[in-house]
Amino acid sequence: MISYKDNKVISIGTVCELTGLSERKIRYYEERKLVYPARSKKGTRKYSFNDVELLMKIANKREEGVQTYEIRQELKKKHIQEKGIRNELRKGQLNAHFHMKK
Amino acid sequence: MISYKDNKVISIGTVCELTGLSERKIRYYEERKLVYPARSKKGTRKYSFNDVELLMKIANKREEGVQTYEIRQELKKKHIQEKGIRNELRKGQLNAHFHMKK
DNA sequence: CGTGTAAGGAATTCTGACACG
DNA sequence: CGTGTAAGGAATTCTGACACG
Repeated sequence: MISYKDNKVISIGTVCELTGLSERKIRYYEERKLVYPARSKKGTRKYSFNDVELLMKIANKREEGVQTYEIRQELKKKHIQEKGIRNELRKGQLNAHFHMKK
Repeated sequence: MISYKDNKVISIGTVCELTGLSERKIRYYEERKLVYPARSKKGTRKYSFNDVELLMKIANKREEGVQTYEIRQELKKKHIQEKGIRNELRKGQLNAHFHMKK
């Protein structure tokens, strides 16, 4: 169920190259609870491809002048929405939907 | 066309954790031309998830007592086979096959 | 608020080599 | 042949802080 996209194996230096962000920014966005890297045994941060994509989205928002607090709120909404979808799936409601459409 | 699996972003320490192999072994398999990590600007090795999977297969072969030279020969064969498949696809022969089966 | 930077330490990675077998 | 290890250096990453605004 967990794919490569969710596997936290990329160190911060590589994330910098991939996203164009500085280490400072990436750590700051963690401080502001926008990303949640894993930690290796020795304490170094490890990111997934999903994290990298999220950071690129955050970078775009920041360029538009959106503050980290607002970005966080948007992310929360998405989180809730996803939970909702998962609950519906669990209840079989979406499946029912699909059947009705057929 | 290139997916996350082919993206070389994992440093050797993480590959060790993922595969259970020592750095020495991983570097040696490179010396024997079994794996081809990329290099970061500063010269550190970077592996893809595909590389990690390949290394796990190599580890199994080695446990069976297969020598690196033989493993290399097997990998070469696979390489050639894949090239063959790609050529067939290019020529549309496989598509023809599929149509015939229908 | 968001980001840069210098600071000092700890951990990572690299290469070439010696060792054993 | 395949792998461990000690060696020395270079690059990475971490945290807490000061700075500017």
